[in-house]
Amino acid sequence: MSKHEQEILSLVNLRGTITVVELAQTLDVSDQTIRRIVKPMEERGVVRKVHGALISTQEVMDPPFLARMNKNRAAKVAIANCVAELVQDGSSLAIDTGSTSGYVAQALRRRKNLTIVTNSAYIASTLSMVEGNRVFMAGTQLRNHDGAAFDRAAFDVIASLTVEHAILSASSVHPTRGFLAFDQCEIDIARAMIDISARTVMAVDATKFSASGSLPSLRMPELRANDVVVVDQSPGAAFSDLIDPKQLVVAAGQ
Amino acid sequence: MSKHEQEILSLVNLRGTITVVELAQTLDVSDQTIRRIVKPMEERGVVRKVHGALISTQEVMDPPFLARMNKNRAAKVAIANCVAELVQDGSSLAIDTGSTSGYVAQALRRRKNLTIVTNSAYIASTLSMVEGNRVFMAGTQLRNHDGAAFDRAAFDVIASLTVEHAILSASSVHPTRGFLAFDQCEIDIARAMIDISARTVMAVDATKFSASGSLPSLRMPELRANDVVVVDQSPGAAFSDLIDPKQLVVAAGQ
DNA sequence: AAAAATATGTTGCTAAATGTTGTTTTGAAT
DNA sequence: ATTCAAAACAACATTTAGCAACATATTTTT
Repeated sequence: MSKHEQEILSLVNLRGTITVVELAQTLDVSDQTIRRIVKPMEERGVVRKVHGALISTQEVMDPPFLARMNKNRAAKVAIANCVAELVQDGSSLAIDTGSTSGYVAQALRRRKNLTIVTNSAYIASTLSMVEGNRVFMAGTQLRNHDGAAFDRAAFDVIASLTVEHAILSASSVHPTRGFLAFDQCEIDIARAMIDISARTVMAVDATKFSASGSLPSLRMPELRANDVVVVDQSPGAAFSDLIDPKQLVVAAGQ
Repeated sequence: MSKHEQEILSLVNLRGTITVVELAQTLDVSDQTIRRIVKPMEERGVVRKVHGALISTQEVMDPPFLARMNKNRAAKVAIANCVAELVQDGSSLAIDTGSTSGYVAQALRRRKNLTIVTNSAYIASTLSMVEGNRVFMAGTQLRNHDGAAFDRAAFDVIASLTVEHAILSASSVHPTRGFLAFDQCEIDIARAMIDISARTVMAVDATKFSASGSLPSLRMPELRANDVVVVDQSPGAAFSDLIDPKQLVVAAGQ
């Protein structure tokens, strides 16, 4: 197995479909090389090949969710790798749903013996495949577009545990109003995760800081003293009241 | 263990993959030295080696589940498509865990407005992304290798619902002993799903019929009159006592 | 301190992977 | 059907990685 094979597989599975040219640019090799690597993969049936592009054989996500996953992908990957570095093998985590959290889950596959509670079936599935992890799926009835649960059972499961880190994302961030989300249920889950955690790790990419916030958004709980915020670019000085520079971690942009 | 060995291991596990040259530059030694250090590491299995680079053994796609998914893939896809044909838009299903069931879930993405209950986080995630589906994840604590739940909560969720079809798989099939599984918990879940369903659809590929069954296997509940068994090839005459020909559906081979 | 054992670097060679070029095939649009 | 552009392919050239043998440190043992 070549070095790139792994990367191609995770890219195509993550994005559902990807062109040969895109892969060549992403991995910085010629398209001919991509074809050479892909041919045996196709014969083994791990990917499907059509004229010009690859298609995942295991689509886990629907177009809308995929679109959000692919939006600002590079930044989210950088943030996710950075979050994974903050987590030691053997520690316990609560993770919410969301595209950034999805990438965090991918990055966390490199950690061992984690205890994870999440209300996202996608994240639960991803991390339960890692040998040695203990994964708790919080909730029963799944929301349609992202497979996350917000029912009573979800809160009961979360409340029955205690974890070191709560890894959360936000829809947008406002200089004075703080971290915002669209749905009350998302905030409720976030609060439940914060309540059982020793530290919150907020993962937000730079686009969230510039969101004009025309949609009615609800405020998430405020940061605690030892919480951290992982970003791909430092937000402007306008946010220094909200986020203490000491709490800010800027992910290395690979 | 050399001082460099530890560093190589943490670097490759952190980054997922790293080239020999990169390592040589980072540790400021010749690439030949890296190869010499890496060779015994590879033999011990702590890292994987490909031409030019190292790959973490704790990296993305987990072999066990993926390996099972790819085993006899063509047959499973054919069976899955056939099962999906038996299901109408808008109907309700219970689905167990397993590689064949995973393919059934993929095939069922073509159906709309399904109500699904499953104890597999993978299947729950896959099907919850389909617009219009209602998905119930049964269970909280997930088993390691396949992300399926067998806890008390799983049974409670299943028992609280009622469905048209229970779509189940089996580890092997014996002419007189019937459908077999390895774990009692799998049988218990199967029984719970059968109990809430009007009809069972057993999905088994031909390799399951030839399994010699040397491992201690446990019997699943017997078929009911209107249950069906979907296979890729007709099993031998030896199985005609177990499976009424009228109950047998042979999937069209692609 | 001398000798032995170990680790690292260097060189030349072989094998593998990748890039390049030109040609053929494919798919979509007339 | 015809045409055209993109994609796939094949053959060759080039680059890069791997390996073995030897030389040179570096450490350990006596």
